[in-house]
Amino acid sequence: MVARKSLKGDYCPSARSLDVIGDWWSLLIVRDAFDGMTRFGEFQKSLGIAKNILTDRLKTLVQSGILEAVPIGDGNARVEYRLTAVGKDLFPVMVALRQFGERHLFAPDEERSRLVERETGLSVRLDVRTEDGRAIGPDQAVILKVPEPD
Amino acid sequence: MVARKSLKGDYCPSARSLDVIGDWWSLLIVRDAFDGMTRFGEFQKSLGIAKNILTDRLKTLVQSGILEAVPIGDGNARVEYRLTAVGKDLFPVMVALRQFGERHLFAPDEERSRLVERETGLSVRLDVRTEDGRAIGPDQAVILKVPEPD
DNA sequence: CGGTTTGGTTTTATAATGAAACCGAAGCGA
DNA sequence: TCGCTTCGGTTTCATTATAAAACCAAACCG
Repeated sequence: MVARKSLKGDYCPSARSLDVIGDWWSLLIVRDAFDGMTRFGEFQKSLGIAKNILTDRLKTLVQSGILEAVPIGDGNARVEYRLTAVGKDLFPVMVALRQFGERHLFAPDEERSRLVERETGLSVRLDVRTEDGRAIGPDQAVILKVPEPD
Repeated sequence: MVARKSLKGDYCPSARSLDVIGDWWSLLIVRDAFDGMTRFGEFQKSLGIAKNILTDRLKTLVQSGILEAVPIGDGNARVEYRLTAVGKDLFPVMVALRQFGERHLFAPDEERSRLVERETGLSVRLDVRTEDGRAIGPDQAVILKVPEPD
């Protein structure tokens, strides 16, 4: 693959996010973490991911500050992987992906998991809005670029 | 790599979305498409992606119904790649990624591109809400699973 | 204690990616 | 209209990422 290009220097915040969580497994691990999983074996079983790859991804996610490795029990060796505050800020990303999938990737009558508020059971969703609260679509928005250094 | 696992059958809508746009380049292409790019050469130059890979990704995105290949001019050969209505529904995903990047992947004073409403210049953002409009965080939400067939 | 589970690491095979060369067709200036 | 250039790929080849399986030490469990 010859050194996959890093997007760290990109001025686009989406690109930088993808640099951190844009690979094939990372977001699935994060999804499971949101779902309450913490242990290596849980992720491995849930995802069917090769163990060496899982090791690598967990390491990367910890380095990125999205997960933290918390020592379990009193000993020193075994750890739990928990979402950090930063990791929890990926929640809207997960919900957005879920919403897209629900709309376009399921047959109308097909079974699917649902995301609801714990207390009330109400459905959870999200919309893009202006800072004063009006919902808008892609055509009403523009990206203001940073001037290129040249 | 031995046949990368498909998530098509997964009951989790996020997983299915990732199956479609979860690879390294697809969302970057979509980002550029939201930014107005339509031509092969534009994507290629903007992303620095290898041409064979770009060919493949565009093909996949067209097959998934996210982009459509519109013949250019009157001739038959050359095409423009445009977001379909389905593709435009990825807008919240892009905004969510952008918002995460803005919060955590830039130094406080660092330059970044911004997403604003075209008419007013107001910032664009998004929050997760219940269907009755209350903003909630990850801890207030639960995933209701589909019962496993076993 | 002794066996089993957990959480990895190592090894090896193969698929995905990237870079570069190549190529036909469309555009374009003279 | 001729010839040159750009565009939009395809092909080939080298390299990397991923997967599967074997292996292993430490923790846990009776």
